[in-house]
This record gives sequence, structure tokens and C-alpha cells, in this order.
Amino acid sequence: MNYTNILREHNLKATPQRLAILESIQINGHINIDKLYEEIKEKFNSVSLATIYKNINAMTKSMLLFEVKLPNEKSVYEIVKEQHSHLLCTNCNEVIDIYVDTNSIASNISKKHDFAVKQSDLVLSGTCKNCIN
Amino acid sequence: MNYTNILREHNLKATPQRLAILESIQINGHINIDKLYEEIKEKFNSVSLATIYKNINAMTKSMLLFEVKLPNEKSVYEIVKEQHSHLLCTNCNEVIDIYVDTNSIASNISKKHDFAVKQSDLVLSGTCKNCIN
DNA sequence: CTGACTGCAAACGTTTTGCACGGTA
DNA sequence: TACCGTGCAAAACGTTTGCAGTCAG
Repeated sequence: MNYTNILREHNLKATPQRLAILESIQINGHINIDKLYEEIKEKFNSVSLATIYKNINAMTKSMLLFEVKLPNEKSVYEIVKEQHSHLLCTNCNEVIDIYVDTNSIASNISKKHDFAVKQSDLVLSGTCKNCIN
Repeated sequence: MNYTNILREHNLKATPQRLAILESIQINGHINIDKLYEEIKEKFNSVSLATIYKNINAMTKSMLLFEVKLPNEKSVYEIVKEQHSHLLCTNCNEVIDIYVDTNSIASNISKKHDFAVKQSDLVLSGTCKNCIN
């Protein structure tokens, strides 16, 4: 399915700006507001930063995008997909998706603390293989 | 050891404002800037929000405090202690410390992704036992 | 006594808002 | 055509800075 239809399914109009935003996020995997604005401006040099914010907010509210909060970094946004966690390289700032079984942690905690876990946000920070030398 | 000495060990002067900040964080466990400002103002009604920020930043830089970034919430601060994770109740906003073995996750990931993990930030969000009904 | 800290006010960067125009459906 | 989205400018918001006076060590 293409982004035009995905946007419509979320009751959002498929404008060129929105399609460019989604394409840019898809290509980058994860991107922060500033870098996103730069990239969209290359395609639409008249685009407004307010438009970027409005759209990021609208798509995040519609659960089409997800905000990843990172220690010591600006948040990055990603397209919502299956549950996963993140690696953050504190040297090159790259964010990498990882698939960890957080469910077993969650179910242990649920029992021990009588707490109904609905969401797990895990970020492991350190040095990636390209930066390790 | 008392906070006066802890502050001095971190090369920070033990001012009444700083002691009040640390006491407030200790009592609350986790607290955000706004609530902290309110609490300190009760003791020192002339305290400036700038002072709160300066001190939080100084103590965070000195590794005396740690900022916990939460999904959909303002960050809260805690006094640095042994490595741990957090539960966030999305109903009452309470933050609860939990002790999970993130090391085993980290070491698995290290091998699989050739990534040297230095820090693990895990927040499990959901409903706490007091809010579950 | 001296450097660090405080409180105030101003500055700053980021995000949001209001509005007129334009484009999607 | 009706409404939603865009772009601009202004406003709002959270945080930082500069400075003069004060305090901890």
C-alpha cells in the first residue's frame, strides 16, 4: 500500500508535502525535525517549518508516526510498524532498530508490581560497529 | 552521607536552594521542573526559575542527577543511584523504579549487532495497581 | 576575601497559533 | 464546492544568558 492511501485511511489528505515527509522518514529510517525540514525544503523550497510541525503532530496523533525520545539528543520520528527497540550510537548519532523480547520483561513486571504494561520504550546507547575503532 | 557533602564532592557549593532541590527530589523520587519549582518556592518564595534550571543542569552535568525522558510527558529528574528502569502509569503519571536485568539484553545485542552498549534506558508504560480499576 | 551562586530581566530557540490563500477530494 | 492544508507572521512557550548583588568556603 502506498502512502497516499495510508494517509487517507488516517483521515488525512494526501498532500505533496505529507508524501515528501513520509518518503523522507522512510528513506532515513529515523529523522529529527531539523533534518526533515532541510530535506523537504530541497523538494519544496517554499515549505514552512510550521507545516512540518503541523504534519508531524497530526501524523503522530493519528499513530502513523512515532516519536522516539533519545537521551541527550533531539527526538527522532519513525513510521509506525511492529514493536521494536532502538540502539543509539553516541558517536555518529545513528539510530538502529532492534528486535528484543520486551514482552517477557513486561510480563514479569506485571506480576511483580501489579502493573498492566501497554508500551515498552527501550534505548540502548553506546558505540556502533562503524565507530568502535 | 548528607547532601552537603555530596554536593562538595561534586565541586558544587552547598547552597540552601540546592539542598532544598535535592531534598525535594529525594522525597518525590522523581519530579519534573515545574513541580520542583513550585515546591522550592514554598520554602524560598523568592527563588528564581533560572536558578532551578541552572542547578538541575549543573547537577545533571556532575552526574548527581539523572534526567528520565518519558513518552508523552515532561522529563523527570532523579538522584543518581544504581542502574534501574522505570514504570510510568499513564493514568496518574507516577514513575516507579524497577530493577530489570537489562545487561543480558545488552550483551545479546552487543554480539548480534557488534555494538558496545554503555547505557540502557527502559520505560514501561501502562496502568499501575492503584489506577487499574 | 574570592569565586561561585542567586535573582531578575532580557534574549534565545523551538513550537504553536491565527489567518488568508490554495489545493484535495 | 467545501473543507482541509499551506505558508507567513506573530505569539507563546520553555530554557538560557548576562549582570549586579550576595553568600559559601
